[in-house]
Amino acid sequence: MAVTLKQIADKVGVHPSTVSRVLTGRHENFSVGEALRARILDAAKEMNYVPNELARGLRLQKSHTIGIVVPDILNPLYAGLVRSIEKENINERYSFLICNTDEDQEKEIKHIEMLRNKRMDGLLIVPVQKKMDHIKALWAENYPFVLILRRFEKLTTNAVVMENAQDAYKAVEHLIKLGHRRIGFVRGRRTSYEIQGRERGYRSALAAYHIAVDPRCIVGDGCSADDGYAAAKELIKQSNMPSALLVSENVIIVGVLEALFEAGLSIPYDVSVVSFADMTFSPFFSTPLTTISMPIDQIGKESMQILLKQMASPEIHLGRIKTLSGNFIIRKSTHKAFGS
Amino acid sequence: MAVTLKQIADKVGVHPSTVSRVLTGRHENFSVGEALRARILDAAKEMNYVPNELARGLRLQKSHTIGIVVPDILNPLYAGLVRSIEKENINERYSFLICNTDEDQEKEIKHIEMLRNKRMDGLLIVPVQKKMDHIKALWAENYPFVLILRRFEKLTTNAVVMENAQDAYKAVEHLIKLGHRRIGFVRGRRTSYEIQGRERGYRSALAAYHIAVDPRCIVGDGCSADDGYAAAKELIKQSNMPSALLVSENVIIVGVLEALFEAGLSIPYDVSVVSFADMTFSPFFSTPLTTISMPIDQIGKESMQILLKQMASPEIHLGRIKTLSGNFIIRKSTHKAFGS
DNA sequence: TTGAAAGCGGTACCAG
DNA sequence: CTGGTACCGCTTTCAA
Repeated sequence: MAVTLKQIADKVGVHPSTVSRVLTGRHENFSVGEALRARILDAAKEMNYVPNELARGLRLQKSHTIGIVVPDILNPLYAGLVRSIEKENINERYSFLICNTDEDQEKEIKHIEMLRNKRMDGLLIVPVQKKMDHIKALWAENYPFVLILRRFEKLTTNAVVMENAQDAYKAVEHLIKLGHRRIGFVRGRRTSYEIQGRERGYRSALAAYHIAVDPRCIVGDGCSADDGYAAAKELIKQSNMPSALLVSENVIIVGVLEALFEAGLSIPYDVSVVSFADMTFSPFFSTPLTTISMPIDQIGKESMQILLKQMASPEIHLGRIKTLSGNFIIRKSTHKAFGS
Repeated sequence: MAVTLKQIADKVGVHPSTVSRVLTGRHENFSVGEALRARILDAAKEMNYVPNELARGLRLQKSHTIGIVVPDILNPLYAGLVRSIEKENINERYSFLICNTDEDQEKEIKHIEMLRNKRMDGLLIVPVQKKMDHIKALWAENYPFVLILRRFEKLTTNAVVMENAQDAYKAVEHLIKLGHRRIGFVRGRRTSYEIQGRERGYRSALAAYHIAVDPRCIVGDGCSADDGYAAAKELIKQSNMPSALLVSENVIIVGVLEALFEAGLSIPYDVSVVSFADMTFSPFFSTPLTTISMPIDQIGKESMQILLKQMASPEIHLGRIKTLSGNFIIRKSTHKAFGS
């Protein structure tokens, strides 16, 4: 169906290799005579030539495509990440094949397998982090990749992550300084790197201010709005419900707000709320949310830069780990505790 | 670097074609002896064979990849669309290469060119709609594609679109029945299909109730939050500002709300607002928004189904145009007009 | 400056 | 049931 080099060659009356030389333009105007060059260019345009990247890729051993594996592109955090990665794609040399895992380990494994089959030149992965063999395999085979937001402690792969413990510490400290003593932690998926860091920060802030950790204050294990809803419900029904909440992830905040609203609790007067959240709309909520916001653009930029460097020399493990800090933004959802 | 069929063949001591037969598993257990079959499978696993889809693709003339072109994956409307498309990808036969146009016609043209170079098996496109030659070209060459949300009146390509005029009509009628007479229309990009339809609906609803259209009530031409902000500002500074607003697109509503908020106008008491919007968070806004919501899942599903059908027989133009209706959801941002 | 030929990694058809 | 071969479309090295 599609026009090939050979067809152009036949039409112009030259050998396919000559056409190739002209069309790839690698050797500029040197290797092929000017007149012939023009004739070939004309013929290609006239015949609507569409170069076959599959064939080029096979020959050159590169697909000019980068695979991106994220939990869910519907989450603005990951959508933003993808866009910022794209911005670092100088000269539009690469395109991006995007996969969603929904935090399902088996999906991730399948997707990465597929991305390898399709010979992605590099991989950008927010890993599910339940298994790591498939990541280790990439590592062992010098397959260029960068982990984003989550990394494996035991593996010095390229990674761009957040100062999760520190970020959470700051948020909890803010609440403590407002006089809160009983502070709830609405946890996301326990197995994931960010959440573990944030829980550490939560605990160490309490410890620093000599507040005992009540295990009943730590609820939840999931990253959907529904999980947040259920977790908040659990806190609400407790006899001495926390006067302040740290919500550990983006999307679950929606469920938390819903539960609080349903229970007739007002923010911040009945309960103060701080959330790890990155939503354009945070300022428009009935109570604008105090949040720890992530430098998404920078995360994407760093990840892509490291990946490009790694792809340039796959045999040398960069082992580059970049750690970034969140930005604590005080809005209206936190308030002094009563009686303090 | 990577293991090839031939290497497996050498190791097992058979011909590559035999290995191919086993590994593709197309002919099931027939064509190759059970013992040999097992030995090949073992060897492949042991050697960590990763089939080369570039080579397969070249040979089979298909990439097993579908190109998706959307304005902006950060817009939850398009992110949702992508996820719903994915859901229709039965057996995970395809992966998706996603491109953002930012409503830039040249970017779209470049992206589609690249998608053709990479030999996408099919294309799903939300077109920018300033030029159509490149779309016509796809059409002329029987390249399978489906347009989503926007179509060209003059081209009977496959498309899944909304009943924009009718949807807008309903919204405006709702406002009129609440007693509003001066109703503003915050328009998105004038050139795009949805917006044109929605403007038609706006105008015909006013006409049906014998209300003259004041051109000063129609503002804006762009799809960003900033555009919405500017457009709303323009309305606000008018001497007799509309008592109700129809906002024609998803993201601009954010700017509109900001402008109203800044001007100290309360919704719905100072001004009623209806928006075309699809955001998980609409219910959480300080005033939950009355919206026309789109059946995103169905749009994605239909688009993908039509595309799959079209890919099955590229030479026959399906010319299938599916039109869906929005869902009018009354929340709290609309109120009776004063003095009515 | 241009042509010829080999090969990237697979698949499929035709023999045997 | 297995082997041999040609070819998918393009790039590149070597000759001429």
